[in-house]
Amino acid sequence: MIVLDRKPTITDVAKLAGVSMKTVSRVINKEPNVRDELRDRVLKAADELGYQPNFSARSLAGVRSFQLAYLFGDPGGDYAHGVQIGILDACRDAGYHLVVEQIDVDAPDAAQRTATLVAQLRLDGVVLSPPITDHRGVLDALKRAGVPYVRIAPDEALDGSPYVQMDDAKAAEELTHYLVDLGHRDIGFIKGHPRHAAGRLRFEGFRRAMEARGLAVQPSLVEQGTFSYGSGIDCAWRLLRRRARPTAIFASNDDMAAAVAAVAHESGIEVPEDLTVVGFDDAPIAQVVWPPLTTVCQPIREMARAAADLLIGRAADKDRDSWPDPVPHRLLAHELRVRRSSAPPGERTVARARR
Amino acid sequence: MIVLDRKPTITDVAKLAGVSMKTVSRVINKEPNVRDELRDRVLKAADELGYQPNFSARSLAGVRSFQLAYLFGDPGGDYAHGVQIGILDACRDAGYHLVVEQIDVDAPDAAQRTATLVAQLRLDGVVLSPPITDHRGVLDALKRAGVPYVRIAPDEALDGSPYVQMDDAKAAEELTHYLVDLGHRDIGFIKGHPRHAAGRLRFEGFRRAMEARGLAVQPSLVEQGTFSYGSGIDCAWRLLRRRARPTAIFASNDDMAAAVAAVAHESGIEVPEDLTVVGFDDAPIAQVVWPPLTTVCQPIREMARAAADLLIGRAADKDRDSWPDPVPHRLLAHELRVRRSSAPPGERTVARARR
DNA sequence: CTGAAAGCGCTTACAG
DNA sequence: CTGAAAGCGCTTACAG
Repeated sequence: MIVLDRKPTITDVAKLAGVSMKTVSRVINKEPNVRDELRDRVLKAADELGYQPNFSARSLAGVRSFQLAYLFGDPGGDYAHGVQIGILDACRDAGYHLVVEQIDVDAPDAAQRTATLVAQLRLDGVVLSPPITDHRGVLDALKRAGVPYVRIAPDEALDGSPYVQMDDAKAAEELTHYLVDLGHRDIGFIKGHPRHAAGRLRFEGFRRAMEARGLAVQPSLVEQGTFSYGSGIDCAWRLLRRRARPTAIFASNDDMAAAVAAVAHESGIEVPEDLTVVGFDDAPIAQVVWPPLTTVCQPIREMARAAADLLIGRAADKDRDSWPDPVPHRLLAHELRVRRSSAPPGERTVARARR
Repeated sequence: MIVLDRKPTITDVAKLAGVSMKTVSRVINKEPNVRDELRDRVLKAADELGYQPNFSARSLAGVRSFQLAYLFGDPGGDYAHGVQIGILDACRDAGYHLVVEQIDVDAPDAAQRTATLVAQLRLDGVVLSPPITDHRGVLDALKRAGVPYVRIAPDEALDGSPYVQMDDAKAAEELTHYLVDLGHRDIGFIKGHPRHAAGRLRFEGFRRAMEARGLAVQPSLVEQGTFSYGSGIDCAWRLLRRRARPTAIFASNDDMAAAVAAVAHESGIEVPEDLTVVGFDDAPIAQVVWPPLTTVCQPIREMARAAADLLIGRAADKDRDSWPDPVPHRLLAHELRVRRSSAPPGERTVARARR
C-alpha cells in the first residue's frame, strides 16, 4: 500500500505500472484489447495506490457519467423510499451513484426544475415514479435534453419511453375473486386518485371480477378517494354509516385500507368479524395496523431496480443513443398476501347487508 | 432566446457578452469585483442562451463541488426519508445537488464503501443519520478523506464534528409529566435500541421525571425494545399479560407504541379507556394507527436542513478547511402532541394495577 | 494490442 | 476591476 499526499490519479497508476494512461483507462473500464500481463500490472498498481476514478473527470471527458437521477414527487412517501432503495440496489452492483431530487407535481416550475437538473448534471438516465411519472412537462424537458428515462407504473404507455409496471388490473381481479370466494357479495370499493393509472386499473380489475362472478358493482358502494389516508377516512365514513353497509371493503391502497380499519374501530365495527378490509401495495403500514391487512404485494423495489438496470444497460451499450426497437418494458409479478383483516362474512353482517 | 446545437458553455456566454470567461465565472458564482454594467451584460447573455454551469467541470476545476451526500443505514425508514427531504430543502435553496447512499450499519464493508464513495466523488459534505451517525469506521473514513460531515442525533458528541439534535431527555421528561398529571402512577416503559443515544436519553428523561414526582420506576414494568415494531409487539405482550398491568405505557418510539396498541386490541384492552399508550417521534405511523398516538414531535426535517446548511455554509466560507472553534451544533425544539391514545386512568384500571 | 495528443468546461493563481 | 494561461483527471479520436 503506497500512500500519496493527494488522491492518486490515473497518471500515478500508469507510472507505477509502467504503461500509458490510456491502458489504465482500458483496464478500469473493463474495455477489451489489453494483454493479460499489462492488465495484471495495472490492477496491482491501482490496488497498491488505492486508486479510485474521479467521477467528475470521467463525466466531463466521456460520454458516460456513471450517475443516475431519481425524481420523486411525494414528499411523504413510503413508495418513493422503496423505489429509491431499489434503484440503489442496481447502482451498487454497477458502480453507479444516485442523485435525488424532489419535485412537487403541482408546482408550476416542475418542468423548469427538471430542465435545470439535466442541464447542470450529466446523467446516464433518470428514473421517474408516480405521480411525476405522468407529468407531461417533466417528460418533455427530459426528452428535449436528450436524457434517457424510464417510467415506473406510468399512466399512458404511449410516451415511447421504456416503463416498468405490475399488472394492477389482474391483481385487483385476483383480490376480488378472493373476497367473493370468501362469501362476500356486497363489496364496497374505494377508488384511488383519478389521475393515477393504478387507481383506474385497480377499479377496472374489480369491476371485471365482479362481472365474471355475476355480481353487480353497486354504484352506491363505490367511493372516490385519492390514495391518501385522509381521503380513506372520508370514504370509510360514507360507506360505513349506510344502513345496508357492505360486508367487505376493497380500498385501492393500504393507506386508505388502514383508514377504513380506523373508522371501523371508532364505530365499534370489528375487523374482520363485522367487516373485511383489504388494501393494495403491501406498504409498511399494512403490517402495522390492527389487524394486519390482506393486500397485494406490489414489487416496488424490484420494479425500481429493473428501471435502473434498463438505464445502466443502455449507457453501457455501444448503441447508447437510442432505445432498441421496440422500446423495452418490464412487467413484474405481484402476490396476494392474505392476513387477518379478511374473513368470511358473519351471519348478522350478511343479514344487515341484505336488508 | 438563442438556441445552439449543443449545451451552451461559459465560453459561449463570454463571447455573447463580450467579456472574458473569468468574468462570467465571477458573475455566476456571485463573486465580488465585477462592474454592474458587465454583470448585467453577462446575466443577459446567460439568460438568452439558457446557460447552466456544468457541475462536473466545476467540481473538477474548483475547490467546491456544490454537491452533498447523505448516508443512511435503515432501508425501511420513514426517518431516513424525512431526513432526506430536509436536506433537499437546503440543497434546493443553495443550488446544490444531493447524492444518496444506503449503507448497512452491520455490513463489514460499511467503512470501505464510505471510503470509496468519497474517493470517487468530490463532496462539499456528508450528512449522517442514525444508526450510521455513530459508526466509528464510517466516521474515520470520512475524517481520513478530509470530507466535512455533520451528524444528526449522534450518540457521543465527542467526535469533534458538528452535530444537530433535539433534547430527547427533556422531551421524555415532559411526556412523563403529562402522564403523571393525567393521574397515571403505574407506567410501563419500552426502551429503544441500546446502541442508540436516543433510546438511552429517553429512558433517562422518564426516570428523572418519575423521581421528580416521587414515583418509583418499577423494574418489572421496564422492557428492552429495539425501536422496531416487532420488538414492540414482544414487549407489549410481556407488559400486558401481567396480572397487575400498567395503566399507561410509554414506548420509546411510535413504531413500538403502534405495536402496543395492536397487542392491546388483540387482547381486548381498549385504548385509551383501559390503557394509555404514548410514543415518540411523531412519525407518520402515529396518525395512522387507531387511536392516533400521543407523542413528541421530533423535528427531523428541520434537523436535517440545519445539518445541510452547516455543510453548505462551510463550503461557501473562505475558511473552508476547518470548522470554526468551537465546532457548531444545533439543538432544535420538540413539541408534545396530545392525541387520542392517552386519557386519565379509568377506575377499574387503577384498581387492577394497584392489586 | 498500445499510446501520444487534444479536449471536455470550468476555476485557480497570477498579472496587469 | 478584468483577463490570459494553465491545469483539474479523465476519455475520445486517432495513429501505429
